[in-house]
Amino acid sequence: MDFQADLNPEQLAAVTHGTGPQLVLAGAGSGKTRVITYRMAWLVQECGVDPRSVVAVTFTNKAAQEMRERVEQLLGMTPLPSFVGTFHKFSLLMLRRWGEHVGLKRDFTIFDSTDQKTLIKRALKKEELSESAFPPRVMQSTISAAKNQLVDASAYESRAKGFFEQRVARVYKAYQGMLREAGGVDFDDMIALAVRILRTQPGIRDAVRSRLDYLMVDEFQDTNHAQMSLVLELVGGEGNITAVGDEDQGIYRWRGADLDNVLSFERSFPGAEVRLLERNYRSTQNILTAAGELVAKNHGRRGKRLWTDAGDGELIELYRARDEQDEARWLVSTLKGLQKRHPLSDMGVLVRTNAQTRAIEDEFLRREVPYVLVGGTRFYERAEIKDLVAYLRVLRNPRDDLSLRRILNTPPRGIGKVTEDNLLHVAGEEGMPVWDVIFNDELGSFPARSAGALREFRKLITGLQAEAGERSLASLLEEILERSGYTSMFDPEDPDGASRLENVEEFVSAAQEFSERRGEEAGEEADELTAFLDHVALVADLDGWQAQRGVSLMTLHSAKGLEFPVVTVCGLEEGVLPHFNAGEERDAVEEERRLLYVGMTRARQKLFLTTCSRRRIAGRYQDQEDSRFLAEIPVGALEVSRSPELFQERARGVRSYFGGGNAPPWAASAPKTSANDTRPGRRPTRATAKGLPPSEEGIGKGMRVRHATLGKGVVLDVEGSGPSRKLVVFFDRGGKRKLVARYAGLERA
DNA sequence: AAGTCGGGCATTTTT
DNA sequence: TGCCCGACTT
Repeated sequence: MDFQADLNPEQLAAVTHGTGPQLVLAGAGSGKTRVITYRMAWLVQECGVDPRSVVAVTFTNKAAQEMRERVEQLLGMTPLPSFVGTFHKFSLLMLRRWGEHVGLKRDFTIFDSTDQKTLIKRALKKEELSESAFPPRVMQSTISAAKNQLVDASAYESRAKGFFEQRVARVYKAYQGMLREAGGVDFDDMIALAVRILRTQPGIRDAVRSRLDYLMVDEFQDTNHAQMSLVLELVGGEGNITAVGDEDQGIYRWRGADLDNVLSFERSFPGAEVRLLERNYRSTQNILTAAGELVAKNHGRRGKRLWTDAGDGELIELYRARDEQDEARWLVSTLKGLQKRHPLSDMGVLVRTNAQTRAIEDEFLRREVPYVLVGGTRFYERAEIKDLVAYLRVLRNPRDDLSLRRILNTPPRGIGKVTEDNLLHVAGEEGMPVWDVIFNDELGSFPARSAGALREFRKLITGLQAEAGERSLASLLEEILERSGYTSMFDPEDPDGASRLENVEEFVSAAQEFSERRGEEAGEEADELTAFLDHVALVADLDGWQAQRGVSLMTLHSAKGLEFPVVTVCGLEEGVLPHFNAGEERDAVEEERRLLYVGMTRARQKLFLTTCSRRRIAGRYQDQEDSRFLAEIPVGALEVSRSPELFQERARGVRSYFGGGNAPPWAASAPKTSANDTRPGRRPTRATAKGLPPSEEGIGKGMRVRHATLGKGVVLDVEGSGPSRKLVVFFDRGGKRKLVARYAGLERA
């Protein structure tokens, strides 16, 4: 291994960093994984560090797996004895080992976000709060945010201010109670409880620290408060941490990620070395410059400027479509046309929302162009898989009410709503889990028919429980399917039924494979069933994504960490990107900007952007404005083309795509125009006709403007018309201001 | 108990 | 426009 030859000077410095904290600000495509993996190899090989004392934490299993493989390759050491895994996996290992110190039972199971939501709904019901006044989504994210801040239910309660927070406190408490009753731990708990163990059990903390000498953290910009606390507890005073991150790629603020962890790294880790990786090995200079200019509009950056010696490359192409169907048609034609130079698997199509994929998928299907939808409903989220997992969970821990109720009447076995309600009532009275009622009660208070069905169910579960210890996972699943008659719910003739049956089979094979692979590496502590359930909860994708034959279609969020020679980012419109739900709050808009930045920097050679002048949103057509971000991309990097449909429409005078203008037909330019006369974010308007002062002429929503004293800003909104027209402008420094257009003396910037 | 209908509703989603 | 959930019907 030749560290000097394989790394550039900055990478080398980070890799060979001694002890003490360092923050590596790794721009997109600057080789951050390389730094982490080489550093691990360097520590082990060159410094003689015990590989078991080197730990790397990531956010995704995919990243962890990739990292592990690369280090194994570098060191020629398989399996690598270091922990390389997600934050949650790390915490889980701690909880399985020391969970009793924080009140966990040995057989606890992990509740995913869907389970969480179901439980929150039940908590709302229990507290007699309506779902309309307290939307479960909102409750969920509020409770989750509290947990990420390490605020538990009673702490939340004691500091709850105002009506809303007090209600949340009740729901939080009820939810947490039900969760623990059922022997469950949610994702947020996992981190929080690991922190609690380290903070309250000095003996354990010292033991963990003494076995952990070097900590690497990937995607540091995505850490939330709980994860940061975990990291701080783990590295202790010596602070042997290498944190790798990029504040420009932080797109999980809404999940509690706190960019301050990157921005104030030196405050958390005094004496930290900060290194900048600005050399990019992925994209052309044109792409880097454009993306860099865009993201430079953000505040709260440490700032960096990516460069490459790969050359300028081609211009970025912007296509103005009439609507999303036009956009999709252009997209598919363009990509097809590019096939001579690039295989389809080299192409990525990125969208802000899943809903945008519909029109694009339709077109791919119509033109018979192979594509892969990345993300979407994950395997383990499918109802039939969740059903089977629920069976396993009940066998492992019958106190898991959530899973028990899920399978109670799945497949239908005569335990309907009334019986279930009775069961719940009894369980509630006795203060016991539903299963205890079924198992212990004489069931005398139930009508004969219900009681019979319940006894049958009891027999089914106890029978399967007896098998659980004896059989392999796969054969246990076969037995579950057999005895419950589960598969009879689906009709193999029906395409939907057939696909569900297929999924069931795939799940059984996955279990089989899990057992086999686990058999090879002995020494795991937990029993097989527990280990499998943990695996299912933490490893969301069954097989992960790899570039297949077709074009990859996915959301911008899913695209993080990937790259494609050809990338298209669709829907650069106000309301889509930035998404309207982000609002106008500065931090929220900046996150949307980072999202586009992430999308653009996925491209190696060719980048396409699209906008629509109208789009169907929630079923109705809506006129769309250019994304404000378009105007932030340097004109020189762009080449603009327009849909011919726009011109036809305009010439006919049906409806102008210029936001309601009445430009004469002869004003239409040729379909292919140069960037200079079609500046994005600067559409011609009818302003001149209104006799407005020339400086104000043509200023509309989304434009960059300059004010004599307030400096540069962007027009967020236009109110009214004529002499009383007001502009809401967000100034780069100075924030949001409302100005009367006539007197503001604004110029286009 | 189980199937059908209609109102309300629609981001992003590493674990 | 489609999906999900709850209410309603059989």
